[in-house]
Amino acid sequence: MGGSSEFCNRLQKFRDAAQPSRYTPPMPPEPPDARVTIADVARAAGVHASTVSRALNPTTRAMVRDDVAARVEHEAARLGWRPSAIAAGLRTRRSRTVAILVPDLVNPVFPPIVRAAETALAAAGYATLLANTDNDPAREELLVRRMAEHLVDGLMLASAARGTRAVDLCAALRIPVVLINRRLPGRAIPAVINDDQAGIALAVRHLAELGHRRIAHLAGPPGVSTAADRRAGFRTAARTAGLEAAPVTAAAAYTVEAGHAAARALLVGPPVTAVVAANDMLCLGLYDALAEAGLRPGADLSVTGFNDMPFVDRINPPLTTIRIQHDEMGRRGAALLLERLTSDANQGQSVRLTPSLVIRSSTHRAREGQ
Amino acid sequence: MGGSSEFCNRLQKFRDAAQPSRYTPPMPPEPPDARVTIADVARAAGVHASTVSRALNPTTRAMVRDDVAARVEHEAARLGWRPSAIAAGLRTRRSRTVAILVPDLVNPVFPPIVRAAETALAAAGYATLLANTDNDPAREELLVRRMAEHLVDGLMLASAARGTRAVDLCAALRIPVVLINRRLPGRAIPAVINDDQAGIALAVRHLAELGHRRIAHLAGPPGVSTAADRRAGFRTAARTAGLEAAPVTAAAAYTVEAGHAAARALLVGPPVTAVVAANDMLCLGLYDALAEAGLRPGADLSVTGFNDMPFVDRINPPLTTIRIQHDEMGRRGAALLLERLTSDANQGQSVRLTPSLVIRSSTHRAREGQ
DNA sequence: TTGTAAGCGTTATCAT
DNA sequence: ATGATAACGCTTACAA
Repeated sequence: MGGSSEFCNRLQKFRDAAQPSRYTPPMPPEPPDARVTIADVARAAGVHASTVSRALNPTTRAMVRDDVAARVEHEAARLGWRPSAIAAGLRTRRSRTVAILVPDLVNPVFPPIVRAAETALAAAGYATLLANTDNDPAREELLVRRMAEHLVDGLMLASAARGTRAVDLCAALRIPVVLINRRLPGRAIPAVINDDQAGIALAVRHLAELGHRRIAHLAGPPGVSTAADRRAGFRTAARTAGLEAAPVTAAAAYTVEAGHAAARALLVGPPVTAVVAANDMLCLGLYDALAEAGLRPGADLSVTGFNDMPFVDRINPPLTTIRIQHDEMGRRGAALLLERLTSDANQGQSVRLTPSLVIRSSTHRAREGQ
Repeated sequence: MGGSSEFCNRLQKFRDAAQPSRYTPPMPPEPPDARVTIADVARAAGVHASTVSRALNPTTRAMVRDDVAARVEHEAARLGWRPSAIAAGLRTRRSRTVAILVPDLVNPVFPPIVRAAETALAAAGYATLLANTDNDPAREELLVRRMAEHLVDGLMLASAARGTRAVDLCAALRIPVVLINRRLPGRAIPAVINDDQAGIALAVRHLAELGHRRIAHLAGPPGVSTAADRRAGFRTAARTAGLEAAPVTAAAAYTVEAGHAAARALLVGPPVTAVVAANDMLCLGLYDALAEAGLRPGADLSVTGFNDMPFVDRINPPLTTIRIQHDEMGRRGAALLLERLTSDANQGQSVRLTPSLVIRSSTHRAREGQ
């Protein structure tokens, strides 16, 4: 891919080959055939390929003389050379790629987390592979294997649930893992989670201050750490607040439908004046169940959510909920993983993020005699 | 789980090796060092590596005798061999990886699309790289380059806007592209889009049937095809319906804030009884502007959205909107791309999906004298 | 400081 | 039908 005149020549041919009638916006001076390799750069710069590699690699850059490096850099830019991550990966056994596994991207909790993580990873030069596990352990396992085939340098797992084999698989495959949003109780896997106990306590205290004495908990599905932690948090907070009644009903999943079903069961149980839900999604189901029963959320029954997922400030009535730091969770998760990848201290510290209470209109003062 | 005594034995040993106090869930019989290569399988099966490759590769499977293939398969499974996508990619120049570029994953339109696409791609054996462009052309270009370094087999571009260099870059880099949700007018790039004109016509007709004669359009940002198409659709539909007035105000972006700002401008313009917005997100901004003006959406001003993004059925009032086929869009986008990757007919047909009208409570009959 | 050469794990092209 | 061999594009000992 030699001199400039030859390049113009090729470009000309390329243009001639194009449809004459089609408008072509200004194009970067990209060679028509992008198959430029390190050898081409080396030839152009009059050095050996290894020198090119050293010159363009930040860690080895110091090994090569400045003027040579400059020449190499110049030729590389001129030829538009981009190192093949595949070839480099084969050699170095690292792909500069990280995988994120979420249960379901459509669950609004995840997009902000994934987005923040992707941004942080991209800034560090990593590409992000994304996959949905559908809360299916078999699929999760399959995806981990597939990611391993792609030689991912690390894995962010937002789908960890009790009994998952994914983390053991990663250990066997030597893939560093970081858990996000969930943890695996009893296992020392670095994780970025929320302080669920504190979050639930915020909700219970808020309701207690509004005069509620009989508060139920609409709990999350079994096997998911957030559900267990929030349920435990509820028990503790209920005791601390000296509530008269604190019944618990669990939903089968963090979905509107499961929340709906569980809420129906809850409403025929011991009478309460407020419900602390483990999750915003469950609140939507609870809203539905209340509507069916001719009850108004907020007015007839106070309800609190968890996550402050997008747009719950716009539902009717706007949801009082526990806000988690979505973005920070993605960022810190990425940072934690990158730390494990670069440093040898492969026991990164777990992070527990502090949530806050957002008061809207789904919680009201308990009425007299309620 | 396991049941067999040998399994229990292995588990026991594993437990002994682990920290005594830490509970360890059952692990699949994964070899501790997963660095199994094709050569190991070949040795175990008593054949050459190339035979292993042929036996396990669907396309070349027919070349090898059944009994040999069976032996190879068995040994591969026993050793837990997984082919290195990196090594294979270096040789074949294809990574079995597809990239999806979205403007912003947090925009609720995209998660369903991305999810459906990822599922379809995974089913076809492709891994999905995801990245956010932030609507920044420079970043988009950078990401395309980075994806090229990773040798992606194809690219799904949901962020295409007028003047983007991404598609030319892809052409130069020989990366098949499919546009989703947006198109590039005047350029023959395969795309999966909505029939925006038909969608807007649905909204206008609905309002006209409710007796509205003065309808405004809250348009999308310049340079984005959906904005242009919906705006054009509005003009046509307005003419067809013989509206008295059909003013248009454009938002600077598909965001709540931009919608808010544009809506304020719209409200001080010529008086209307209904607004057809280019997008649900803009409606949220419009709701805010109405609230500021002491007006109630639905009651005082009818409004329609576009996309039927998650949870707009739960905002107050529930939004009448044009439902697009999110999932189908992701699926078809993936299918279109895969088609281009496998067949040589690299001019896949574009797809135009038909939207439908979902009537909720943000549209009311025009009041007398309004 | 730079060049040489080996090798990462596959697959494709030859032979046989 | 299978084996030998080279090649994909890069990095990294090692040699100079």
